[in-house]
Amino acid sequence: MKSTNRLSWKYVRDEIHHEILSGRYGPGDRLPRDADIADQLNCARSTVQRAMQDLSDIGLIERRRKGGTRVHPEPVTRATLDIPITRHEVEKKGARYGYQLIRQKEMSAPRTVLAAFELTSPVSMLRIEALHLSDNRPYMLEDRWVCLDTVPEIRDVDLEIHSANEWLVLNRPYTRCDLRFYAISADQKMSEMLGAKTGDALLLIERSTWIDGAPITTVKTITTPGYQLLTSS
Amino acid sequence: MKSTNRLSWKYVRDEIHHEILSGRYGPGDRLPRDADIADQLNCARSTVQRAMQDLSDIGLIERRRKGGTRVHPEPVTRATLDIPITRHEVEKKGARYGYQLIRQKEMSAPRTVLAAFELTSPVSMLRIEALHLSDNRPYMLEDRWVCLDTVPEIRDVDLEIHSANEWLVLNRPYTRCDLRFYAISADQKMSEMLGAKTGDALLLIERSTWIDGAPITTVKTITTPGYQLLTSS
DNA sequence: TGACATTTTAAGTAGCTACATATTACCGTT
DNA sequence: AACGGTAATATGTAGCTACTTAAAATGTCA
Repeated sequence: MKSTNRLSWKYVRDEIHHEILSGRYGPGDRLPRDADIADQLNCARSTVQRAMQDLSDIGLIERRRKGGTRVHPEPVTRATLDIPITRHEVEKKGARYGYQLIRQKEMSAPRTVLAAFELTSPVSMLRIEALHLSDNRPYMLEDRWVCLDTVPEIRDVDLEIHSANEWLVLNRPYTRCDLRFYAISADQKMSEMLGAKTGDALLLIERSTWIDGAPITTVKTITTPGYQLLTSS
Repeated sequence: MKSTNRLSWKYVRDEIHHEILSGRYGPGDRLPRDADIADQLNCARSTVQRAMQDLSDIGLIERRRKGGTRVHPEPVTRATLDIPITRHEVEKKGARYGYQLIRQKEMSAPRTVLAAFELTSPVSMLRIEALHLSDNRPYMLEDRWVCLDTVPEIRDVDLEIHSANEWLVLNRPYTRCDLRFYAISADQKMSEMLGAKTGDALLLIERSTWIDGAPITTVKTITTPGYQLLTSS
């Protein structure tokens, strides 16, 4: 009976979580100091600290030095999304993955691409258009721009064989990643590529990555009709 | 010069991150034991542990007791989304928030709603349809089902005044939340409500919440044309 | 050789201490 | 009352020790 009377930080976390949401503490309210909670629950401050850190991570509370801990005044639903390499996504569904390079061309980045990277001066980039297939049927269309200053090696990659998606994820770690989701209507070109009807509603995922402030790539991933993005846990 | 020669866990994390992605360790490779890394970097194991925990959180590595630490074999892009209460979202943009209840009715949950909750037997629910406004213009349409067994108090809430969205987030904490994003074409009814054109592509956010296994609510949030969802950090 | 029990190992957790750091709170001066 | 410097304080971080636990590795026996 030694282990049972030690409180785990998860227990402490759930205890506090429960107290908060039973109405004992409402949005904006200040919670007792870590040390006091530790006393009260008869555990170490470090245990409370870990519990609080977790609650802070999920957006339930806000912590500030000296300011103390308070319940987040504007509760948010915080969710985590995992976006795998497209090949893995297809294979996990039990389908056969295929890939087609549509076009690649070196050119100066247009205004919209520069904007995605928060840049103003012109940059030389490689534009790559490709189609991902699932059991020989169109699955995703990608329209990608890769910064040649940051990733010159992309020129030596045979993009007929290796998808830029996979090559970049495996070879180019990033320190910042912005994502953006929205819906568009398929235009004629897209619908042909994706085997959809013109006007179909499509989910679009836009992703831009940087390494230490330097732009790596920005990509518009256009999904097929009916595609759904789910949270992981 | 006392503080500078203590390594912070963030430094350790970045060091390992860097090693991994300079190619020193590739996907699936096993990393040294925490204790060895601690020795090598001349810091405490607990510092390495914290660094590793963080890398594990962002999906870069996988850790298993006895199995050790290895680089995630299938790298994923992990992103965090914050979905605020709609009123806060509108007000943060500097617009005036408005809300209209369209309809509410108690009824047995249809098959699709039961499916969202992974239930099979019929359940009595309150269906709520409402419109969120931004500066008097349609902003979001919500189609919600609230489980009356789990949240009987919803009957006493005046939904003409309080949006179910806000009331639930403030009063009904959840232990599980599933999200789903996809695109649909606006049908006649939606386009009328949202002031869009029939056939417009709309982003739809579906959210279901539970408290300790008991269903709370499931809601389809239909956004206006052009709506974009962004990652937080 | 294969199934099962045992040992070993590496991460996970809890507690303690000491110190760092960001703010808030306070107080004195102008 | 406004300003500015100082003290007080709650969280954040690092290090150490000790113990727990999941799971891989090994050994044992049929």
